[in-house]
Amino acid sequence: MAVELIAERGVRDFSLAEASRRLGVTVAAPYRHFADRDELLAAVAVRALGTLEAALAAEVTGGDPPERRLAAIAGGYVRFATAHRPLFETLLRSGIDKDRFPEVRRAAEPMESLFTSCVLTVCGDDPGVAAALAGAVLATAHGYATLLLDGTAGGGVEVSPAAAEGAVLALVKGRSALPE
Amino acid sequence: MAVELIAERGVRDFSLAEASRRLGVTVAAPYRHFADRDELLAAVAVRALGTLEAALAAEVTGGDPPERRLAAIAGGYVRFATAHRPLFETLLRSGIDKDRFPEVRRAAEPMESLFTSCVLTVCGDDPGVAAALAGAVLATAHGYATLLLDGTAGGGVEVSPAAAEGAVLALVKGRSALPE
DNA sequence: GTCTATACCCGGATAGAC
DNA sequence: GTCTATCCGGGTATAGAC
Repeated sequence: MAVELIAERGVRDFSLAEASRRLGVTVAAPYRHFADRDELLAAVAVRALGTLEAALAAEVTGGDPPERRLAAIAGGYVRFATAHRPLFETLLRSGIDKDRFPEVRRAAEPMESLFTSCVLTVCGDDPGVAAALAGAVLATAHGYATLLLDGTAGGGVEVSPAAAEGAVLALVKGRSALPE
Repeated sequence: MAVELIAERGVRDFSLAEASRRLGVTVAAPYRHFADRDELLAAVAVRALGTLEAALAAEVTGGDPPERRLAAIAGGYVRFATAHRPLFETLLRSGIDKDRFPEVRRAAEPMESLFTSCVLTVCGDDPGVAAALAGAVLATAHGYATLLLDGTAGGGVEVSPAAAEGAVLALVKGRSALPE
């Protein structure tokens, strides 16, 4: 399928034309499978979300304490960004219209509920803290992942799944400082 | 100058042609001022870094305690991303070759030293913790900023400068959990 | 410094044959 | 399902006149 081949290239300047060339077919061929470029990209995004959710779910199977599981999710998020960079890029930068392709939004739901349930397990007693912590963890994991992707990080900074996990543990530990 | 006009549009699909049109000149005009498209983008990036550095420096003028100043930097970073979205986008997504335009790298240095000195003030006693904290704060601020930019954040999550500041305070407070 | 004109390249998309 | 052929639009960049 054409879908896999996109992974060879980033989405930044992904084009059906180039993908077709790499596949050894002409530019007209993809239109037998997808209405247009965006529809193909949406299909890739759905696949990416499935893979990501599976990866995150696999991270939390152990009998670890709640904060470790939350950290594992963040680590898994960053790990996914490096291991499946093109898929992750598709999720972030494809510019898919989620109103036109609601299946993309739907594909993200299992992952989101996994995440929020994990946050609630850490601090289910206080919904206010839970919301703030959820945002902080999301931002941190997302931040590490994008730093990895863009290579934006300056010299001495370590950017890795392990670093993301540590940061989440620190957030949990110091969560009383979060605003509500 | 043409430089300002880029701010009207994102960098995602920024083109000299469209910018020229908006300026009311022809597409040939910019080439009197810049060798090519990338050179213009690099000039914008340098300007953006200057503005960002000034904004962050203004955040830390007060006599606040160290961790508050670090939080203020993160908050300022996110604030900048919203207030000067096109400039921030240029920094992240212009795809500038920093080897070709070393002035871009140089323009980032003042900001970086401001940041690292601020981190060291918070925990100068331990270089290992300082490095880990620097990474975590950077990732968190960057994460909030990019979440804002992309609108990636799901429904209930609050993404704001204040949230970023709170997260940094939490990181500082729980920094003993960071890996070294 | 800006214009006109032009050349070139590339991507998206469709029609119709096989 | 894929091909050939084709159209359209848009962007980059240059040459030469004003």
